[in-house]
Amino acid sequence: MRKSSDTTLRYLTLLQRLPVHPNMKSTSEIWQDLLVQHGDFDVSVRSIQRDLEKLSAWFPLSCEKRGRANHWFWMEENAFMQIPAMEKTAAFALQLAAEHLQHIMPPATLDLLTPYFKHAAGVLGQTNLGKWTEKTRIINRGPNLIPPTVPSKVQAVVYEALLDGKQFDVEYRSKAQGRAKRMTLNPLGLVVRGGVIYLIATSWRYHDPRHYALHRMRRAALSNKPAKAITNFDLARHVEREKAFAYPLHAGQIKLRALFDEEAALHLRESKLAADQEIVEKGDDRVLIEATVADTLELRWWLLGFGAAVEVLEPVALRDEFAEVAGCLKNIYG
Amino acid sequence: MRKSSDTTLRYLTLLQRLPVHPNMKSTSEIWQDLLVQHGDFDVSVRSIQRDLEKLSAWFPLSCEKRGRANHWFWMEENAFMQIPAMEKTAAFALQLAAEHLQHIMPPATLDLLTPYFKHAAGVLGQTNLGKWTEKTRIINRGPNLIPPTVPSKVQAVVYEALLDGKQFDVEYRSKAQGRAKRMTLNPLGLVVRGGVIYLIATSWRYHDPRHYALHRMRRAALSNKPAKAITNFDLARHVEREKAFAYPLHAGQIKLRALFDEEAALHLRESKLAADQEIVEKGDDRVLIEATVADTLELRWWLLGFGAAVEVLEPVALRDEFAEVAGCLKNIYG
DNA sequence: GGGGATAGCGACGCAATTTGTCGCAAGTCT
DNA sequence: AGACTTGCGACAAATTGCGTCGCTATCCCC
Repeated sequence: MRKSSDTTLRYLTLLQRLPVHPNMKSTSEIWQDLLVQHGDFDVSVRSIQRDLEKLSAWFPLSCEKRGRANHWFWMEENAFMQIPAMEKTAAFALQLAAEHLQHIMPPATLDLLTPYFKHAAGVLGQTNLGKWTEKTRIINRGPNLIPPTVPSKVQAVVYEALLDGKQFDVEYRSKAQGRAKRMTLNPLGLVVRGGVIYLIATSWRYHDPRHYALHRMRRAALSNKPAKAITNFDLARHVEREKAFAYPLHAGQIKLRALFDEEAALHLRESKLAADQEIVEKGDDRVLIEATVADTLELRWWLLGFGAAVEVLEPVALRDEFAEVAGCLKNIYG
Repeated sequence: MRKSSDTTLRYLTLLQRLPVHPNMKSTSEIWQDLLVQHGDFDVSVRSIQRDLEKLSAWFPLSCEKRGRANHWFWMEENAFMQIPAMEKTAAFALQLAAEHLQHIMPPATLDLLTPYFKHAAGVLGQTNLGKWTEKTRIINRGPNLIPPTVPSKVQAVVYEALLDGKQFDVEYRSKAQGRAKRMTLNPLGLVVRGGVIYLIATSWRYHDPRHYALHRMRRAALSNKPAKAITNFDLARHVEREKAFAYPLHAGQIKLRALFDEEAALHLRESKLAADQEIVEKGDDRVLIEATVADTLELRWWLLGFGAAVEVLEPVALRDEFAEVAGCLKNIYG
């Protein structure tokens, strides 16, 4: 009777395809799933029942009776196992990443990764670095802003709509008008900036893409209708035009020439501004830095952040901008 | 003969504990490993041999003959499998994280995570978002600096030394003196800033912790001696004192009061500067923002980045600093 | 309320797989 | 060269996997 020796393989795929706690699957669903998944798994339902019972002795699986039917699931929310096992170094890298992302990534999105981070913490716990937070430090640019919270339900719906190309309904309270409005959106793309997620979407049957901040959404519900696509929609181009993101100013590159205080230039010696960056000593505690960079608003933020430790020389247009800012600042504080 | 029915469990642990390509394990090593790992796995070596052969038909395992002995390993460098399977949304979050980290995290460290990112890409490939890079965009503050490359061998040694609390030997060429010098280091902690990794360590038998940039290291070799620990070493305190990181200026918190252009303050309405942040409209296109924040250099960078769109009111000391910067800037460009 | 349908589960028995043991061959180390 | 280690084919016994039945519990719809 036994067909071929892929019993073990069946166990594995079964474990993989079993949902995690809030979700569950009935035995027959699992059976059909396995049947479709891999043609050779055509065993009787009885076998699947036996499999589940057996596996639940080894793994944190559990079932719940719904009527007569058994519905199975992974008990622990953060159930996680990896083959081959997670290396210590990879675990460390994951923890570093977690720390880095803490203040850049939207919390709800970060939550999706907790199984990985938890597991990594477990792996690290068996090492000398167990109390690793005392031994590592991440230095970021800028203060740690507190990103707005996005209800995980909303996020789940938006991500799924985007991933599966579906419409969804949502209650959106726009910044301008205080009151919430129910609408149907066709997701086109996503923009993440400093912990805030914006969905680029068209509303209902309109054609112009707008952006919607996820934290202003409530009561999202996935629809089963496919999203209306816009032909030739180009996110990069859209982001450029859309003033609200104030992203690249001009698409082009500029040749930046600027004088940096030796001290300010220190870390540019380590992390280069561009591949073609050149540093010339000027003797007087200043260094000349040349590099070809994107002409963006970020560049201005970054350069301005150095305050008087940087003097922009070229391009002249940029120097003029800085001169104007200097004048305004002088007026403000002077 | 057969003791208990954990054949499948043995397969699983075997797969987990098998090393990835450059590394390998001889059959007898695997056997002993399994024996120690789980008491019930006391099968004959022959069984392990048979297991490996069988599993290699299902998974990308391979063996290499070293003399008579077979040494087994995972063939694909990015071999990765997860139980329960990676959710689509988690895969998406991973890809977002990857994108975010690209310019903040040291490349060699990021490399350790490629199996996860590759797998996530695979999962995403089966969705509507397959070509997801066209549909998402991450906006970071500041230009994308190019972090220095750290040889992965060096990184592996440093991380392992840190994780296992061991000494290691390395050739270090310090910034000051051009030529490389061989030394023995006792790792104490790690600082990551803008893609550059610094190891905090004591050299040989000295007692004062110094920092060493990983990208200035060459030819690292792990020692088997335990690292000399410093009693009462406190990384946080060390980083504060160590001027080179220019981290927090004063440990304390300050009550910041500043006028922001309405436009500049826009995203502060979404990502808060602090939990107690308050925004007061001033009518004249400006808003007053109050928040309790850490008094750090990062704060200054961040505020300066806004240029003339921000006027610091309090604390007065900070306002004075900004006034001075404004004066200097005016001199430079005026 | 009852009959049909669906699902779980214990039992049974056959067949396939697992597994220890042997023995031989092929290298390695001293 | 001889002792030792490791791999591997073969064999037989033990054990397990699996389909099949049959019984029972629950739900749904008429």
